[in-house]
Amino acid sequence: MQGTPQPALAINHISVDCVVFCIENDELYVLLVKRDTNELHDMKLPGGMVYKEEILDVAAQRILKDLTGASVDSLRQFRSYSAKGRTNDPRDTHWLSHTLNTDIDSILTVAYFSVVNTKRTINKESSGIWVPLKSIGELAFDHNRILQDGFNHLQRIATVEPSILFEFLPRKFVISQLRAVYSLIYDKEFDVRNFHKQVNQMAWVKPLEERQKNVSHRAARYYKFDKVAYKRFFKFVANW
Amino acid sequence: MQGTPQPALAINHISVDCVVFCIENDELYVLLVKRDTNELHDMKLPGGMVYKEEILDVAAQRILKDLTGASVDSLRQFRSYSAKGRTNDPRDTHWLSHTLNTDIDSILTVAYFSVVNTKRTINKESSGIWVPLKSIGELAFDHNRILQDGFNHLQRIATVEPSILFEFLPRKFVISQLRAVYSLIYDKEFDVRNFHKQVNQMAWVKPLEERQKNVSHRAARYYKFDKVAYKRFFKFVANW
DNA sequence: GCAAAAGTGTTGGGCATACACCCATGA
DNA sequence: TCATGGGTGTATGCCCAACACTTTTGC
Repeated sequence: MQGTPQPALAINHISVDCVVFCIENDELYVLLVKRDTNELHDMKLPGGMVYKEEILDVAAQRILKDLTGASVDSLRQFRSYSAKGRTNDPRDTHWLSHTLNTDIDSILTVAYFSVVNTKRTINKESSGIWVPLKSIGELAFDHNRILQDGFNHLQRIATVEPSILFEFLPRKFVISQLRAVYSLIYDKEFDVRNFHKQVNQMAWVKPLEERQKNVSHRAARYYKFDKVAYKRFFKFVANW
Repeated sequence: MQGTPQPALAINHISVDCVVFCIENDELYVLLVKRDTNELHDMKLPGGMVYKEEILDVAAQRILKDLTGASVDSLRQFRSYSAKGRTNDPRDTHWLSHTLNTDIDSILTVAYFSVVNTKRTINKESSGIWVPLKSIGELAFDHNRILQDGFNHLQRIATVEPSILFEFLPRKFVISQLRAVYSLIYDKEFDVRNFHKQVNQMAWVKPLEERQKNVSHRAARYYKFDKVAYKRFFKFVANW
């Protein structure tokens, strides 16, 4: 900038990787895709290259849709990873150049995360597959690290903006479902009676008249999340 | 990927912008730089282009150092911004192409934030200038937005990892300084007596024997932040 | 002695925790 | 009638909030 000779500027391809969570049957799942080779680690986060002139958020939507069939609103980026040291594994580089038909010099990856309320958001014919977080093994590239960062991010967001927890649930849900979400994200058990009291005090969780049908036990009441009330009433207060 | 003709991939220059905070005399400051033209808005966040092969974190350090003289460890990225719609202002584009001597097609910006404990970290001869957050006007590009995001991020991080609040303070500090930090970041007043009690219960804030000297009032005791104790004792517990 | 900031204790109310039994339903 | 999960109340203790005066020091 002072007229002195400048080093060359970085010129990068941009990619996005998506960490998508879902809870079903008391289990926290992450959306992965199978890679189309048969080598050692064959799972990765859904992700791909951003096109020229493409908005990042749009690219994330498109890539997720293409790979898994999932249409997800509320994809939020949580951090970026520069390429250095990310693609040392020769299998990865081979796969990349094969897939992209071009020599990669460097890639900057922006990681997104999202929460969906049913595993059925994905297309069964796609390469997308839901894997329980607990049983995820070694992933391609640095995707284990990205996944870990994404989960930490989810936990932090949940503490400051608990509305995100309701994205795991359908519009109508019962309290035991909500309790399961809390248990999995905060990794702790909640007392049933106290949890009911808590929920009653959340002005943004509104009881419906409707109840479960055809269940072989007392039918539970449905509740819904009230976004307007949430915005009006929720104030995060940490006690220090 | 299926052999169908692909759209061109994004090829971007990468830039970083830094949001650096400092507290002095009960005032929260942000580090800005003056732009070297005399047009309407002449302040921006310190930032610049990343060089080829350069690690992002290193680039952020370098750029901050070059522009303001500040050597800051613990620069953390908090989100990225894709270029679309960021440089519509003709004065900005003119300035960019003038400064870079190249045609810009698009830039992806990664934003970093940091906290320093004294305004003296910057070089007075540099273009860096500390401006009270409250009195910051219109900035170049989308820097007002980035700044806002950065401050929100700081607040969120502070609630889940309060250790960051101690980065505003020198190694030895008195409780009224700590209280000022809490007040500014949480934007609320803390009762003096209750605050003392709180601090006494933080195992990671250790009293020293040393006291203030040459103050025209009762000399306050110095305290220090104990990182090891913090890691051992601090557990974030939200109450829901 | 006065101005300026440091430091200190108690009380009341509210909120989190712990805990066990009856209810409704389908099979 | 049994198995399954839904739903409810109370008592205790802890923590948070509110509140005012004395101490130390420099000038």
